[in-house]
Amino acid sequence: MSDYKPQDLDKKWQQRWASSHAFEVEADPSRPKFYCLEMFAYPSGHAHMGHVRNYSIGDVLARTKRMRGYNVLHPFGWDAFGLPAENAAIKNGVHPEQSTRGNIAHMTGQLQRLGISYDWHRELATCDVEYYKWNQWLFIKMFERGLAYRRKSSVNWCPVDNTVLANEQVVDGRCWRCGSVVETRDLEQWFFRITAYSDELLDATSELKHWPEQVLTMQRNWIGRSEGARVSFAVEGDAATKIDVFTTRIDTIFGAMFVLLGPEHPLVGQLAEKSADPAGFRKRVQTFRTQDRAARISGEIEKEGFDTGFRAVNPFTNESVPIWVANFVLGDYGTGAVMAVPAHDQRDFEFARKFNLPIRVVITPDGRPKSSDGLTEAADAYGILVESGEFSGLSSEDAQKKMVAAARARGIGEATVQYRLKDWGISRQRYWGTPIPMIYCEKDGIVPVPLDQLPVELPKVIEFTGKGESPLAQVPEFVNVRCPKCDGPARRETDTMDTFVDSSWYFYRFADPRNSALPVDPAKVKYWLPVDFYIGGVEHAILHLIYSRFFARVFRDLGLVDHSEPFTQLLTQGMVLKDGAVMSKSKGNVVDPDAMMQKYGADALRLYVMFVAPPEKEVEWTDAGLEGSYRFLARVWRLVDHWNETIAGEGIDSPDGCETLNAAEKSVRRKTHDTIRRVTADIEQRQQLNTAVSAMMELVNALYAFSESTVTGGPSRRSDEDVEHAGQVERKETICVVREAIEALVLMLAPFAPHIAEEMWEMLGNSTGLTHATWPSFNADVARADEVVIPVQVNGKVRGRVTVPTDIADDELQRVALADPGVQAHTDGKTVKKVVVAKGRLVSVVVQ
RNA sequence: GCGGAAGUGGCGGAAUUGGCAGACGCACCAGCUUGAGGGGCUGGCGGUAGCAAUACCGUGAAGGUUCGAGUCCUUUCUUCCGCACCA
Repeated sequence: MSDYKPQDLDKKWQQRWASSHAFEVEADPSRPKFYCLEMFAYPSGHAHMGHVRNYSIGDVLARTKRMRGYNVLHPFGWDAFGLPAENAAIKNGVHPEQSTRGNIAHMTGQLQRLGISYDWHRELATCDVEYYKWNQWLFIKMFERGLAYRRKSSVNWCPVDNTVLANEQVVDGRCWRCGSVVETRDLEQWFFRITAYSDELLDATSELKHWPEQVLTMQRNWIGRSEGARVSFAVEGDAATKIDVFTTRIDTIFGAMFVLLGPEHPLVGQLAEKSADPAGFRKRVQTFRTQDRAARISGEIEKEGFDTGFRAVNPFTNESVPIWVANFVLGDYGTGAVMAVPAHDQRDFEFARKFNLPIRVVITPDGRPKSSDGLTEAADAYGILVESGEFSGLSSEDAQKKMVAAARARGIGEATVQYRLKDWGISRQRYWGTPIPMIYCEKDGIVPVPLDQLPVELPKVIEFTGKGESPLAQVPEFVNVRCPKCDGPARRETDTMDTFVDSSWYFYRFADPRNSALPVDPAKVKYWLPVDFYIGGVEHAILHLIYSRFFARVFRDLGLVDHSEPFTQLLTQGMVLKDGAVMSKSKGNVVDPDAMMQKYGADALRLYVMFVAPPEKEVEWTDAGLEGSYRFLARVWRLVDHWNETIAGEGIDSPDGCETLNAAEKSVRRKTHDTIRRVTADIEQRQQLNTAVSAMMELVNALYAFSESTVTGGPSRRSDEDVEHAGQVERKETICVVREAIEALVLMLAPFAPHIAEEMWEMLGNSTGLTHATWPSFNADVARADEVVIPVQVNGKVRGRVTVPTDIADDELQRVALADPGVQAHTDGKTVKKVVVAKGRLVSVVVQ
């Protein structure tokens, strides 16, 4: 009799796995592969319960697939560049490299203590020069193909610190460090032309059969394809200047009573200069631009605007309409300008009412003109055009076609498709990222660093002030270079790349992490990729995943991979909450995984996070539930320990050979095989890991009941006397059945609670370890019950129950059901109208 | 405002295709074990009535389809999440 000491087992088996390199794999075309990937981690310092959940889910899948005979790639790495390390450096003077490496070391220890089955020899960190060198290589390849380009773009600017701020560093329009009001500033920045793939990224979403539908919806909405028309409004008194607007509702254009410019629109600056009060004009525009972007478009802040004093001409009505600047129009979305149709667009309606602008109804349901007096909201439904000149009387659909054609004929517009998706700005005025490998030469202009001169390494020595221009610009030996073309004096690009670049292709690098000639060897990628199962937080459902899908296409076009979609199946896992809020240091509600593991062991923690809810649901953390999982494991331990001597060793047949099982033994076998069926399907088909665990709990409960009733001194007895007599079994068949059940249980438990499972597996006399042991096989004949109790309904109410053989024929079942006394009592004297048999399981008797 | 998801016991959740609602676990209660405590084992645990067998009610609310609805349809309320008022 030995006690369950999880901490000892954790240590013992983690050491064995490490020393035997149990989870290291190589490509092997003779075996089916399974690439299981959890989103790599940002090394913030400490693993939290969200990590535990994410990696536990992945480990269950990886370990199960391994036992099912797959060659499983299960790697891990670190998304190591980023702002927090740099902020920490500014605050306490520790170099980002040093703090990042320290954090990685600490978190690696935590993950190893969890016993996740990673192939650690493939570990990578994006701050390794061997990794980010390939970011630079890819950047240059993209530059050569016109997929990377430079243009002006605005950033948040702190006028006191003279530095660029991330959105996160702008709080309520102010710098989070010094509190000064944030301005916008235009800088030359690098962009990736993701919009070149807009249609492809959109269309391919329908082929992602194993992605959650809501993620696909979010991706589609993010790409935001909309079909409509571009129409030009000429600025009055300046025929050369046109304001292009995009509209999906050209049928409402006779109701376009004014034009709205976004504060970022290029024309705004020109109008300001020509206006009576340029300074005042600019100031108002600036106010709009510093408003929070999300708030501007989400309606959280008041709609504001002002009349520029200039006017434009509605090209369909030839009316003169005022030009306003409005905060809810985004100058960098679409054409940056909107034709305002207050009668048929709610935002325009509210704006018109607020500023007393005219409203004209041009669409009605019945084609009868209607006054705008007394309107309380915009009517955006399709209908019949009124007061629209020659187009009056047409339906919205017909009018759109005819109006687009008319605009085209007159050269004032055309049908066009617009996307919400914008090119991806990757320049960051930061230190802790991949240097952009570009050189600016006075003579030759923009020159990429020659590929054979990569990597452009981050200089180590640097001072972190959080002020001024890009930190790299302050390192002369980095900045000042010779032009690769003319060898003349030149200047290096001092911005670094967005860290989303790093995370957009790391899953390829895992297939070939030490390649020094290419980002990856196409042959190795061909074997391992695409990722079969990708697991991560739903917060990455848009950006990370769309960037990765973009990079997959770039890799494809570079000939590195032969697929377009990098992730076959996606699971977005829910958050772990505590007291109804996301765990965070500032809220003081962090639950430390290490403390939990110290108390209950890694297995109980893993099992609990799997059991508490389905993976995609968010969960509320409770300590009590964890204790329940620990109790379950201890209960399994006692069960195995109890039976161990009786069932261990050679010479015990499979119960398949036994034809004399009694009812209790049969029932245990049935439960065993039913559990195998449920657990296998729950893991592989549904990823409903919580019900897989509860199925195993049921099996354990059944085995306890069986043990207590058949064996002298069941597993619950702890007295010395009981122990002496423990395990005395009358029947050989009992031993066969129990051995089968316990072996299956231990094998199925292994993905969830690998340490205890390994130990028990060894206790049962297996010397090879269960990492690559074979998953228990399911026997449908055994799982099927001999008899089944069927409820019999009369007019929808259960009026009796009959016990019948499972293989009973439908007509026989009907006969038995009608003969049941309970049913008889209710059908007596009435005519049976209908008897329903469904799925060989259920009968419904319908009486008149 | 738009989009998505979800409402089931005291709690987390289960119910594979429209077929016995509440599996499994937590909490709680009782019994046994123990000097006590802890631990363990067994049993109970949606509501109402009943000693009980059992009956009726019950999946946010109201309708509907069906022999039969947690599940499908319509309307509605609430909560959570995401956002991009997208012209």
